[in-house]
Amino acid sequence: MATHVVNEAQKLATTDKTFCDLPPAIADTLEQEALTTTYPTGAVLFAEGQAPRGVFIVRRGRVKLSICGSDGRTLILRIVDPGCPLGVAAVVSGRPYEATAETQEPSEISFLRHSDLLNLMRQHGEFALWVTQHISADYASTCREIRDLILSDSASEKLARLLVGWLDQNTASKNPSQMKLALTHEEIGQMIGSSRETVSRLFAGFKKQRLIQQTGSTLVIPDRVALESLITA
Amino acid sequence: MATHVVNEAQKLATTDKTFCDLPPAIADTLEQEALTTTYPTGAVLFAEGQAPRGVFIVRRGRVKLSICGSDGRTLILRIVDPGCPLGVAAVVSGRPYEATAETQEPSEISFLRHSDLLNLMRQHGEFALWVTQHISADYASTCREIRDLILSDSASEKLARLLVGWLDQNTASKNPSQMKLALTHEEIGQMIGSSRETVSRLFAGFKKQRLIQQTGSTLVIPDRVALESLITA
DNA sequence: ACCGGTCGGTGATGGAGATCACACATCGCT
DNA sequence: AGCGATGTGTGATCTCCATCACCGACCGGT
Repeated sequence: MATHVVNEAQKLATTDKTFCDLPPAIADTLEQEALTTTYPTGAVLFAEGQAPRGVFIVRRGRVKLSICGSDGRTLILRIVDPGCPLGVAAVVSGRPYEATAETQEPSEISFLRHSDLLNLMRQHGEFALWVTQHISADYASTCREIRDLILSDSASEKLARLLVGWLDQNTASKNPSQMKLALTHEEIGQMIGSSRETVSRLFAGFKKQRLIQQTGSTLVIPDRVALESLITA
Repeated sequence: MATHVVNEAQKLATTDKTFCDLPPAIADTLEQEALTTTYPTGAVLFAEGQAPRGVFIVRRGRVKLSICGSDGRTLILRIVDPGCPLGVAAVVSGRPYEATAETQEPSEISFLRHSDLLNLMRQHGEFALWVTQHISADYASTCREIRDLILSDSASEKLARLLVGWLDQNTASKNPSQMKLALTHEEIGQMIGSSRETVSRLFAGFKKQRLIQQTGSTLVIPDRVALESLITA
């Protein structure tokens, strides 16, 4: 509910600059070449391992990016917000999509075909740079993911990191220490690479330690510093 | 020793096209703008967290790319071969270098300043595309890394995967099931996210199961399929 | 030959968390 | 109400691997 309001605001904000932070000339071209569609919740834009058809640019909504292990377990790489292109790495490198993209709420998404993307990049260095900046950011965030997930161990540390990270994204809210919990324990587990049960137990522990309070889907973090002290412990 | 020979061959192959797979016009420009230096073994080109100064392009030699966790443990992301640019993501996104780059043998490396890279990319879409292709490949390989390291568990599976991967890179050798082991157990552990002792024990187990044979630093994998059967088990 | 360093093998131990197996709470549906 | 589906809380157990603690091998320097 609350998220819808946010997204409407974002939509309005972006109708101005159309394609986010791109120069108007390129944004217009993009607007002409791209095909914009509205997807319902749970739509799969592309799946890990498929041959790349093109890139998707999130205009409105939220998209979950995940990878799947051989044993069937799932790891959520990140939740993608409007303004971000998806699947660029696959298209540019010609390799299969490296993750699965699935809408988490009704979303408006532009599609740009493989060849159109490459042509645009060749013609407009500025656009190529924009694309590259996004991949670079993705790469950096993936590296952080690796560091956090492999080199920290202790599930509590990872959960604390995740919560603090969410808190930072939450600057828009009136109460900065309060947030809506949009994911299930299962999904949170998939974000920090641990089981549903472990997440449950960790939440219980955090509550006992007064690190978090929870009423319904509302999460309050009274003492951010205390939570941060769990990180790099 | 053997690697030196390989590298000489690669050097010869690249002196032709100079900057690998780039169009000659751009390669020439790059050749003028870039500063090429020879580094000894163990030189640190850049360290994780530093502000980006520019990109490094490996011309000859091998460079180890690693990240370091808060607890001091190290994870080797990959070993970079000639022809690959390093640190691009950091320069393009303006964020700190996301990993540490260290030469593993005497290496010849070109340096291109921050601003020069961006200008070149803006001016030559083709060059920007080349850069983006490399980042994309890095991104894809990092995703695989995540999948393999987090979603497989069982250290033996990871080691088996690593060995099979090395086997694939080894196509140049006369005996395709034979290879030189260039890393210590410690470093192998850092590649698969486990301890030195575990690697030792795994190797012992593999030998007992006749999955590998080892004499000195030469590793023979008599039955590749058997090794692969450990993966996704 | 003597050492100090790095590397590799191997036993013993402990602990974090996966997994299994429940019970309970919602919530939407007919 | 009654019912499945889905999400959550929590105990018991079990497994894998990190860690500690050695020892022996090898190599390069003086």
